[in-house]
Amino acid sequence: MVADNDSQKIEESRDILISAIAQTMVIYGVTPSVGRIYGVLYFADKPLNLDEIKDQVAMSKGSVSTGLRDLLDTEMVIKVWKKGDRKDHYIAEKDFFKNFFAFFTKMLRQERNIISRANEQVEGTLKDIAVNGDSEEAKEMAQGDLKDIEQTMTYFDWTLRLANAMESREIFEHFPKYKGDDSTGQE
Amino acid sequence: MVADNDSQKIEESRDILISAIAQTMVIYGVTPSVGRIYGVLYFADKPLNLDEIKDQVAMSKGSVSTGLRDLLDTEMVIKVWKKGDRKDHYIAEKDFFKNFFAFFTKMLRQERNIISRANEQVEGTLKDIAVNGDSEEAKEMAQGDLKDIEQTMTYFDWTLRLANAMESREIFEHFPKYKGDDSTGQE
DNA sequence: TAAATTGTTCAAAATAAATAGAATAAATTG
DNA sequence: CAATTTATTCTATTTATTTTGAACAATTTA
Repeated sequence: MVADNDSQKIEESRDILISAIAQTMVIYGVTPSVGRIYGVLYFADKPLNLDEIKDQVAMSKGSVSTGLRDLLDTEMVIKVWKKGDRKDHYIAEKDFFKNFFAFFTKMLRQERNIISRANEQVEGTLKDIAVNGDSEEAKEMAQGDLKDIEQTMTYFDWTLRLANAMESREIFEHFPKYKGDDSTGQE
Repeated sequence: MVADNDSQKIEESRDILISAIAQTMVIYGVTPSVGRIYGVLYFADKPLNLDEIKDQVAMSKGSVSTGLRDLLDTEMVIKVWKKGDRKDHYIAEKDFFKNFFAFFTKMLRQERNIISRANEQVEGTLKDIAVNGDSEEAKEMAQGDLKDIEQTMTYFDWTLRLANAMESREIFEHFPKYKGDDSTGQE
C-alpha cells in the first residue's frame, strides 16, 4: 500500500494549500467556507457537481448553492456542461491574474460610484454657498469642501485608468507578467 | 439667521459625504462606525480629541478608542500633539493615493505570506513524490500540483513588483496622477 | 404528464462580530 | 506622591452574518 500512502500525502498537501487559498480569499471579502469551495475546485482534476463539492467541504446543499452563486458572480468559478449528466458541474478559474483583475476593477468601480453619487448630490449646494454665501466663513468652508471633492475626483480618475489598464491587460506593458519580459503577457 | 442656514446646509452636505466615505471604507474591510470616525476627521477643520469624536459619531468612548487604533495602524489617521492640552488629538490622512497604496501593499503582502508559507510546507513532499513516487498516477498528480505552485509564485512576483511600484510612487511614471501629465506626481 | 431528480430560496438556529460601559491602567498635575 | 484626568482593555450584551435544512420550484425522463 505504498501508492496509497503517496496519495494520502498529496491529499494532505492539497488540504494545506486549500486552507491557505481560503484564508487569502477572506482578505478579498468572502467567507472561509466559500473560499474552501473554490479551493476544492482548484485542485479537482475534473468538473465537480454540487453533491461532490458538498461532500468535500462538508457543508449543506443550500450553503454550497449560494456559495457557488457568489463564485460564479465574481467569475472565480465557471459552470460547465457535462455530457450525459443532469447535474451542473463546476470548475475553478485558476488564473490568479484574471481573478485579481476582476475583483480589483469591480471594487474600484463600486467605490467610485458611491463617492461620485454623493459628490453630485452636494456639489450644487456647495457651489451656491461658495459664491453667494452670506458669511465669509460659510463661503470659505464651502470652497474648501469643493476643493476636497475635486481632489477625490482626481484620485478616482486615476483608479479608473488603472482599472481599465488591468481589464485590457495593458498593465502588462508596464509591469510584465514575467520579470525582465517586455511582452504583453498575452497567451 | 441666514448664515446659520448656510452652515446647516454645509453640515448636511458633509454628512452625505461622510456616509459615502464610510460606505467605501466598508469595501476595504472596516466597519461603518470606524469609517464614520475617519469621515468626521476628514471634514474637521482642526485636530479632534477622543471626546469630540465620540460626540460627533455618537459612539462609546471605548469603541472610538479601538476604532482609532485601527485607523492609526493603517495610517489613515495621525495622532498629533496639541500644545496646552492633555488630550490626544487626531487628524485624517486626506491623501487617498497614500491611503490606497498603504492598504493595497499590506493586502498583497499578507496574501503572499499566507500562500508562500503553505507552498514551502508542501513543496518538499510533492517534489519527492514527483520524482520517487510509487505509481505513475501519484507522480503526475504531484507534478501537476508543483506546476500550480510555480504559477502562483509567478503571480505573486508580479503583485510584489506592483506593490513596490506603489510604495515608491514609481507607478506614477506609468500611470500619471494627472491625465496627460508625465511627471512623477511627487509633491 | 406523472414521477423523480436537481437546484434554489427562505425562515430558524448557530455562530461571529461589534458595541457599550464599567473596571483598569497610564499619564499628568499640583 | 496623592488626586485628577485621560485612554485602554475587557466582559456582557446587542447586532449582524452565516449556515442549516426543509419547503418549494424547476427541470428532466419515462
